[in-house]
Formats: sequence, C-alpha cells, structure tokens
Amino acid sequence: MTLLKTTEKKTEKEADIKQRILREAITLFACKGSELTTIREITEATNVNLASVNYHFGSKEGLLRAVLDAVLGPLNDERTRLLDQVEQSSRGQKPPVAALLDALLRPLVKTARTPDGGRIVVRLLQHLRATPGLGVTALLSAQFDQVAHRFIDAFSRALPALSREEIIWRYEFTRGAAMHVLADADPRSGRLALLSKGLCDNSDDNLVLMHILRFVESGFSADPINY
Amino acid sequence: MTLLKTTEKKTEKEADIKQRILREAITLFACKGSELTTIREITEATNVNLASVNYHFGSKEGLLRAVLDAVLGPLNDERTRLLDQVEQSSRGQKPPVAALLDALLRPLVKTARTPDGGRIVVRLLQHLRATPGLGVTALLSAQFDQVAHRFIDAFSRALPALSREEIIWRYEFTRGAAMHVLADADPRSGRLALLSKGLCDNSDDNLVLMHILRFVESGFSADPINY
DNA sequence: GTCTATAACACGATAGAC
DNA sequence: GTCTATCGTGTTATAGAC
Repeated sequence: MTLLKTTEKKTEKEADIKQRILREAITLFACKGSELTTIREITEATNVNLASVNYHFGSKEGLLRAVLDAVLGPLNDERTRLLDQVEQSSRGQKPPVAALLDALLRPLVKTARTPDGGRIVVRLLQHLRATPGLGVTALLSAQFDQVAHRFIDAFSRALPALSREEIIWRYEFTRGAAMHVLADADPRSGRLALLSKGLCDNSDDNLVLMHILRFVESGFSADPINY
Repeated sequence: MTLLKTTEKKTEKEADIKQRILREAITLFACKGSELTTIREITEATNVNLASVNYHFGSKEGLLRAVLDAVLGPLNDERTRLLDQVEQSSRGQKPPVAALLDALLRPLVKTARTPDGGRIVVRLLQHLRATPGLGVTALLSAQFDQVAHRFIDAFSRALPALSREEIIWRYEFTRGAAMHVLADADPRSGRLALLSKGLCDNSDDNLVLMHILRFVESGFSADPINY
C-alpha cells in the first residue's frame, strides 16, 4: 500500500502487519470468542502496535468481519467444489447420501486447528451461534444460505421418501453432531477425552470423519416419521 | 436469614431478593453467557440494588455457581429418575436403545425456555462449552460424569456389538445433535426456522423430541466401524 | 504507516451510612 | 439487609507526533 512498492520483502519473516494481525485474530477468536478477546491481546501476541488494528480494520467489529471472510469463504468454496464433484459423478441419478455427507463435513474436519486442538472454523461458528451479535447473523446467512440450500436440495433428491421438513431437521442434526465433537479436541479438557479416559482419539482427522459419517448417514437414512 | 423470621410473606409478590436475582441471572446467563452479562443488567432488570449480588452470592462467579447448581441438579435428577425406570422395566434384559435415548434427551427438551425460545439448560451448557472458564470445567465434570457413565454403561449393554470407544463417540454425537437444535428455537433468527422458512416447528416439544429420537436412534444403532 | 498518550467509558467489587 | 458513592482496573477508540 505504500508508494515505494519496492520488490524487496522486508525481512521476509515480517510479512504484512495486517496479515499477521488477521492470523492471530483468527486463532484467538476461535479459542475465546471475539467478545472476550481484546485487541491488546492480539497486538501484544503479534508484536505490533495497539493502534494498528483500528488503522487496518477500522474497528474490532471490522476485524471480526475480516476474520469471517477469510475463514468462511474458503470453507464454502471447498464444500461447493466437493458437491459439484458428487453431482457430476452421478449424472441425473440419485446422489449417494454418504457422498453428500462427506462433501458437507470433510471440509469441517480438515480445517486448521486452534492451539488447543479445536477446529478453527467450527469453534468460530460455535462462538457466533452462542452470541449472535447484531450484524453477524445476517453475515452468516449471506455466507451459508446458498450452499446450505444446494445441499438440502441434493439430500431431497437422494432421499425422496423424506419431506423437505424432515430433510432440514436431519441436516441440522448432522451439523450439530459434527460441530459438537469437532469443537473440542483438547486431549485434556475435552469432553470426549474426559469421558473416554483417552480412549477416543479426536486428533486423527480420517478416523473422526469416519465415525461422524457412520453415525449421521444412518441417522439421515432412517424411516420418515409417521404423523 | 433474619432473626425476626415472622410468618408474614412481605408483599407476597416480592418473594426473596436472592431468589429474584437468581431467576433473572438464569435467564440472562442462558441468553448471553455469564461473561457478557453484567451484574448491572441483572440488578436493573430485577429492580434491586447493585450491591445485593455481591452481598448474597459473594461475587459474580458465586452467582454463576448458584445458577448452575439450581439448573443442572434438577436436570440430572430427572435423567437419573428416567434411567432408573428404564432399567427397572427391563430387569436384566437389554434395555431398548430408544428408551435410553428418551431418558437422556427428554429432560433436555422439556426444560424451561429463555424469552427467545431457546432451552435454558441447553443454552447455558453451550455457553459454558464455548468459554470453559477455569473452575467451570471441573464443576461440569462433577455434575455430569456420574450420570454420563451410567448412560454409557447402559448403552454398552443395549448394543454389545459396539466397543466402548464407539459408544462414547455416538453418545457425544447424540448430545451434539440434540443440543445444536435445542439451543436456537427463535422463530425469527433461528437457523432451523430460517433454512426451512418456518416449515420446521421448533416450539412443539413432543414433535422436536420425536425428530431427534428418530435420528439419533438410527445413528446409534448403525453397524460398528470395521478397522 | 507506525507509534505514544490519553480520552471516554464500563466493569466488578467494596466501604460505610442507614 | 439494603442503599449510595466510589475505587481501581480494563476496555475500545482516537488525536497527534514522527
């Protein structure tokens, strides 16, 4: 952004201050939520000045929006890409439920981790759900609605015996089951590790995904309710 | 607590200040989490003095502990009672998975609501999970571990083909699916209402419970993973 | 662009009168 | 037991030097 846009890259390690702030904010917001994270924490951990957050992002809320854009965009892009693949593989035919669930959940499992082992995207979402600040709900809706409806339509085609209502219930159950387990992966304080005394290993992405898929695929394919 | 413990009940409507504070704190903590709720909010909504929280509960953290005791105790008592019934009905026999899940989840669904329609206990738990303050994790463990292990043991007997590890995974998936949906019931901003455009009715307890049970019973009963 | 210094305000807790 | 007044601290945001 400076007029002297030379080709040299500073010390190479000191990338962009803005980027460093963003990275640290993502981690801290995921761990503690944005309300409980202070910009002092962020700037001190990043060794940049306190005022630079407001300079680069306008306000703390502006930083949160930047964090969500940086994190949620790639997630939905990946989901869309995988969903495209599934629908392409089964031209016209019913897509397999297992493949749809894989496309929906794999990006959630494979996301980056917080230092305490939780999945970044999931933790961010859990915090936002717990405290739906004014503009955030609309922002989430804008980010997720389109791809969510694509998945719901696909599930409807895959399971024609289920009403749209029932599809949506099960879609939300699926998200809940996955996010609940992916939110805490801390081998010490995590509920899963605590209950199982270390028996359940939440650190192996492929294993976790397999357990989740087995559960939700069976749940999704249950017979419809008879009213 | 006063020496003049007369039989008259003040104005009858102005019960105990301590109780009124506790009631308001339960609601606000469930809606916004304890960290984001200020004792000023509580006292102003209750029309009591600011200092009375510290007088009656020692500190804000003391109030939180009182809230959890008041809310989590009855929840686990009810679960224990229902689990006793199930185990008594099936003397020695394998208890039905559906009955166990009902005993686990019905108390969660039937709990009191926040003004915005979320279930009080669930919302409290979601906030505590999102921000596991130091002493709180231990407190939750003390409240839940015993009954959780009773349920896990019961599920192990009901589904002998599953390893204990797999039982615990599915136990957590079940909790996640249920809590995710029960946390937001707001017909306006709730994700379920938003996605379904009002098609999914989260206000009918029995219907919600039926949908949850159908999903998790099927998920719990899936074939074990072949390693 | 980066920094220091500080404004303006909200928080939890408490001392002390009644 | 209940109240007022206030202390000490931490917050976001910003003005202004460099």
